[in-house]
Amino acid sequence: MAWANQYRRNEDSRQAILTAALDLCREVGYDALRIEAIARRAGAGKQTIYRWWPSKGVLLLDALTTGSSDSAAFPDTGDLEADLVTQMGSAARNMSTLAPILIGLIEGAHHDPDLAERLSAELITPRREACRTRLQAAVDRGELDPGTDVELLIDQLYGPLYYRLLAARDTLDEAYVRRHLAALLPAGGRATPAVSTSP
Amino acid sequence: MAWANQYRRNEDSRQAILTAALDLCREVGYDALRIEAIARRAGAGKQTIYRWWPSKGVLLLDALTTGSSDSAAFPDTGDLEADLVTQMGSAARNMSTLAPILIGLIEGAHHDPDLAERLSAELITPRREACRTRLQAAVDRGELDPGTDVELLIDQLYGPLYYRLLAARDTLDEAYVRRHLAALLPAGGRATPAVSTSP
Amino acid sequence: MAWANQYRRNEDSRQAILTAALDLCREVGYDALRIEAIARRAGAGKQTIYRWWPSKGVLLLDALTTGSSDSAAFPDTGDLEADLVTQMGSAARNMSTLAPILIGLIEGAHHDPDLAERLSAELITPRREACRTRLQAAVDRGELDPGTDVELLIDQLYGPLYYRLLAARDTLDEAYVRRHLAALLPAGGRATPAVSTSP
Amino acid sequence: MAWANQYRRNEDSRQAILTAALDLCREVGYDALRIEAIARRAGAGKQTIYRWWPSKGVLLLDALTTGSSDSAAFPDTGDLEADLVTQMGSAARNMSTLAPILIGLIEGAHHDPDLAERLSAELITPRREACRTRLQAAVDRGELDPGTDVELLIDQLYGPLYYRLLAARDTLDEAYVRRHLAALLPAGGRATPAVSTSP
DNA sequence: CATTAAACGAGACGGTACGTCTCGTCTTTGC
DNA sequence: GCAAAGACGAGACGTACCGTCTCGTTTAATG
Repeated sequence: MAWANQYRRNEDSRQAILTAALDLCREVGYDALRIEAIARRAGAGKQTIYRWWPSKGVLLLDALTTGSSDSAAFPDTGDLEADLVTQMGSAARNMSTLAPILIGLIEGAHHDPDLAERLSAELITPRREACRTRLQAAVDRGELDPGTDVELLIDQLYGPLYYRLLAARDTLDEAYVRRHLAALLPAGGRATPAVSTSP
Repeated sequence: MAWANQYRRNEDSRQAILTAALDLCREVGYDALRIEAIARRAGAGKQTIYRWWPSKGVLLLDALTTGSSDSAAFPDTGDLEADLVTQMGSAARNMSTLAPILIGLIEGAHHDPDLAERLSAELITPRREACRTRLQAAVDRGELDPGTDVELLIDQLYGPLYYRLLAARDTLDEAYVRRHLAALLPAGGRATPAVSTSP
Repeated sequence: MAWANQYRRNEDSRQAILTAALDLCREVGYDALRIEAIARRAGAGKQTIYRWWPSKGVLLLDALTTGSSDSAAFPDTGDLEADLVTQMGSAARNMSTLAPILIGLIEGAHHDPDLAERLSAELITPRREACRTRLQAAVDRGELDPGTDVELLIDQLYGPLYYRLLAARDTLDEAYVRRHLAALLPAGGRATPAVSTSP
Repeated sequence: MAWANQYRRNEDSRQAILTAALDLCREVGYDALRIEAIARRAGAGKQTIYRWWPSKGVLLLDALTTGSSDSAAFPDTGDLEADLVTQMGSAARNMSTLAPILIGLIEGAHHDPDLAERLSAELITPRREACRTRLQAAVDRGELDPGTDVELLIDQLYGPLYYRLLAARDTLDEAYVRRHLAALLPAGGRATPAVSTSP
């Protein structure tokens, strides 16, 4: 890796630290996660961590984005609900695994502007952006009502997932995502409301 | 207070500690919140804190529920959307003020079963319960479709609020709540879907 | 001990720290002596050391003066040489045991004004003072020549002991002290010079 | 320098390191002297120091013997006291300048056998040897009493200088050396004892 | 009332971890 | 192939808090 050589950085060490950080955060939680413990488990010196990462939050975020296989990319098959099921189902799976890290980062961001910035730039914003693009396409081609408040809709799509996983500490699976989308969006193409008053 | 006297407990001290905990958590965040700092600011001995609260999470939760003026109580005027605006608007206001504490408690609960239990019992569950009751009443009297998945609807109602406030770190006001509800529920009584396909 | 109670200080802990400091300094030397190692061996927290002693030098000096059985007190039997043999023999014995600590303190004092001050006040000066008093008495009552430079004589009495023990790293016993005094002072009472030219 | 080339060694770097070591030791003391600081000031890599010197003590000793203009050589004009004044006055001047380094080396030698060996071989022993030779010559030609214990006399000559400079941290000048010698040796050639009893 | 038992502010204690500095080794790059 | 530069694992620095444990003092309740 040219980048590693540029900075004379040991890639093995970097990987070991990122892995140790993720594992430990899952085991003990963000609040109890200790830099010393990460160094210990990674077989690294503390200085090596402090040299390359400014805080445990940023280290964790790096670990998350480096190691994560999930992507912000949104499919566009022309079928909005199917595309949303695909993307949000995948997101739900990833989030379930990473819940302890994710909630830690969110908490950390509330009093660390640097972490807040990076969390937004590297995790939140790209996903919103991809979703916004797909939803706007749906609006443009008439899949969604022209008056749709896209930003609000994004909140309504993802909010329940975050809420259920992080606050209610409940499970998140694809079936839930399907039910959620079915209730929120018109199924099939019919103009069925998410919630309808009885006739 | 009979309860206080029973345990020979100093009420002034208790109040000072709860206040200091809330203030400090807002200032430095949950992760950096220190028992010693709380004791210092409250002019209390550390032992007094350790005597009455098992962890900083439980202390904060106590501070939150003791000091909070908001209530889980749901009005039932017969107009579901109006009632939801009333209750969720109030909730949104409270949550905005308490976001740094709330996110800390949620994070803490992810690795502290005791805190998880209490957070659920004292904060989350009562509010869900009250909401569930109101929604079920709406279903029963035909305000909502009989097939409504009430639990899912609760997630869809509150999820975006949590998501926006805690994860996206955005503002939360009554206007947002109104727009959210208008999109999610049929406005006015008409069977307008939350999201409609164009004709 | 009233003093200990006054400051709520744990006397056991204090003793364990002083002992550990002396032992470790003897084992590894002043330069390699670590506060952490002292705490470890004494079964004490580091803060307990930092709370009560400002530096490892002062800690060692405290250990030396607390634990040392030797005294600056000079006997005065009327026989100067005999009194010097008594006192300096005792001093030589003590110094032999404490050489590694003593040289460390002397080295430390060269760049730590606080330690220099205390080392002088608690170790060097009292001994010089006691010796000066005894020598002045000898001058006053005619045991020594009235023109004797007492300060210089003190240097000449103790200098070789320090030199031999610390710089030349040689042994120091009472026989050496006797030969030293015999050569420096007139033996028996005759006016034999310390070093005489041949006739 | 042939020697330098032999080992492909950079003489500039060597000089810069020795100079930096001496200066820094004078500034912060032996205990606080850091290899890293020497490298930094000398503009050298740390490895260059570790490659050529086994310890900071040996490096300092090298610096001392390389840079020092003083010599162990003893003059022999036939006048013992004059020769001693010459040599010891010079020694006193040098020692005054180098006291912080000297005391550091002596301290270091107490727990570093390698340094002890070298310090003796390169600094202490040559000077004692030269002094011994001169004193023995004085004994042989009747300048000193045949029964003189030469080794003891060396201790008595140099001991007070070390004691005064290092332990008592007092000044050392030629006047002191003269007084010291005058009291220890018979002045002029007269058999005046160093210390005499009154008649 | 005086006694007494618990809670209180204070803070020392043995510890763990902080973020920084230095150790001595190792690797990379330039001369 | 040495030298400068500097990353690395290791671990000590001096400080901040952890949660526990006395200290005396204050405060209620009981006898």
